[in-house]
Amino acid sequence: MKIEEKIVGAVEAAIKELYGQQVPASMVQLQETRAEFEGQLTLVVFPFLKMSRKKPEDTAREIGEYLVGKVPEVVSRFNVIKGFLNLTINPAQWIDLLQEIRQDQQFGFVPVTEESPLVMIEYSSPNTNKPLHLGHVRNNLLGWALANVMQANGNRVVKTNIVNDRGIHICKSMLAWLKWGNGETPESSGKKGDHLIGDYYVAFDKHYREEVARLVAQGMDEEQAKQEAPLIREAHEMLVKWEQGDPEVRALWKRMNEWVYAGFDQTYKALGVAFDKIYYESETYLEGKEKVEEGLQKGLFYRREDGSVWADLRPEGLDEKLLLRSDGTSVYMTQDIGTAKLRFQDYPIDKMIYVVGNEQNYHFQVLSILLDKLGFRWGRDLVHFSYGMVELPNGKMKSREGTVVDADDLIATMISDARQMSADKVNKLEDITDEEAQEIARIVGMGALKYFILKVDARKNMLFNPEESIDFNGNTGPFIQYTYARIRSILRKAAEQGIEVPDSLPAAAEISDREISLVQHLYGFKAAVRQAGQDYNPSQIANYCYELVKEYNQFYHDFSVLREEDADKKLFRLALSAAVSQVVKNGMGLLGIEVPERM
RNA sequence: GGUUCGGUAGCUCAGUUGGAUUAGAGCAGCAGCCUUCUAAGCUGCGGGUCAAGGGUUCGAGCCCCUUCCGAAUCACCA
Repeated sequence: MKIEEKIVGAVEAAIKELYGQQVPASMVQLQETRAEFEGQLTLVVFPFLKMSRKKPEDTAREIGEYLVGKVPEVVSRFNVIKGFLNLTINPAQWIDLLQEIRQDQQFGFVPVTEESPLVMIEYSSPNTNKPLHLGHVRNNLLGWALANVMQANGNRVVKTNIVNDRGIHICKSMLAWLKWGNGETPESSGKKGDHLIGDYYVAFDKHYREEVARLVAQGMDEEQAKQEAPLIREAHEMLVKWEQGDPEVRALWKRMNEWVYAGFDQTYKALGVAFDKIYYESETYLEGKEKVEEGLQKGLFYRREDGSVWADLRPEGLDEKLLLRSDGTSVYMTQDIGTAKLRFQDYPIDKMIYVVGNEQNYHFQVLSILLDKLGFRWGRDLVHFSYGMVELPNGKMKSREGTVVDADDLIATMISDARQMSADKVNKLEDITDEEAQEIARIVGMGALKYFILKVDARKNMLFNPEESIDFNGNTGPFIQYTYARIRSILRKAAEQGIEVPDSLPAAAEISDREISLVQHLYGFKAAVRQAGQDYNPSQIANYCYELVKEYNQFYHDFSVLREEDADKKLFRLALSAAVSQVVKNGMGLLGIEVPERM
């Protein structure tokens, strides 16, 4: 049993015996004792004053005496400061706790079984007309991390992606490619497929704007010009042909999408994310129409005179929402309904989480209500994991204005910076091959990028300054990775010296406060994982890892491990170090960040 | 205007169900520490009216109300 649980139980008994009252466990507040006082755990006695009808100090002393009297094997001493009862815990308890953590490779994780709830997480969800940028990177990293966190909390997780592969934006790229592409392919130009398509999307926009400007100069109203520019009309014609299944258009569409997917796969692989099931909007949008028709027949929705279909959400405090256009084509919402239908056919989903930017908060509020009305049992409680935008120093990223941070560029830069960084190091590693150095640079560069994004509270907007780029010092991924590598180095050396840490540690006579504090921190991993799962917030894991490692670093500089004379202490510190590295590895693993054995 | 979300050091961000005279990191600035388990590190200094005001209570950065500032959204776009 954990130390905290033992004490909570004893305190409950104390209150019962001393004051004759039954208190709920939640009233027993235990926290770490502040460094300036003696003790490791502190009980806050204020909540019990109403029962004891005594001063805080007296109440604390009574409870303290009771604990030392009844559970001396746990609480060896106590002191009272104001309403705070500081408890000194028997060292053997801390050793037990460390053992428990060390012997459970999956410490902090709830096992997943066949009966565990099935959670589906949708993330990434790219458009196929342009390459991924920093905003997508945030989405992908958050989605992946959240999936890991949900799984660590005992859920069966299905990671899914809905690819937005149809619509006017694709037609724009296709049209531009037909007009100005001269048959360019990824092979002929050496460009990554998604970038190639993105370039034509930009080209379309450029020519289109020129056309609009020309029409306006000729005296046309701007709104009208935007609708009547020949290019946009052509794109619309192409979209109609696509919907009609025109073989030529479909063939081109298919071919260009393949290029894009090949490009995306490369980026996903570099980011270390993957999916269990991918849906394509071209396959789901018709399902949505069907579902809307069904709702129409059930009287959930209504049709206007022009033929458009609407849902009236005013009773829910929202507005009316369009579900089908007057020409019968579907809108975004329709597609999401269709996708939901297919997903539910494929998996018995208990909970659905959508990782989508906060600009779509309203959309998901509406979607939740609509899915609920349509009878999806997880509709009402669907989670929109809403994250903030990535901002640049001079405002937001706008692909049309070219103020984007391209994902592939960023990844490449991070890795080469990491490579440079290790080359500049004074004590660089000897005897490693070029491949190993490159692999370390990849792990460290990606770790820097991932940690930089994941340490920030997901729902907040975050700022990325490309000029300053991403740091490798301080509160960063590489700092954590570095500490891990150092611990692994110590463990390797210990093994070389033939030192093995036994399953049962000798009871060291004396454990320093810093060591106890580390054990407590390690145990806190469990709470951090649970909290992150409840709040859908991977950033808590990131910050947990940083604080643990920060503390270990201070420990590292004040204490020696291998050079410790006392054999028992040495073993204890080795075990402690090993446990830190294990928890760090697991924590970073949840974030999708690898840790290197050397760096 | 309605709705939702934010506001903590010069900058980027933490702050776990409300807890202890002194609200924490990192970056940037200054000063120290590598014949010692990896210096991508450690130590010290300076830097704050936690947007403002009120309330709840033993106790508020955190909970409630009002105001100010910022963002997103409110399309037959996705």
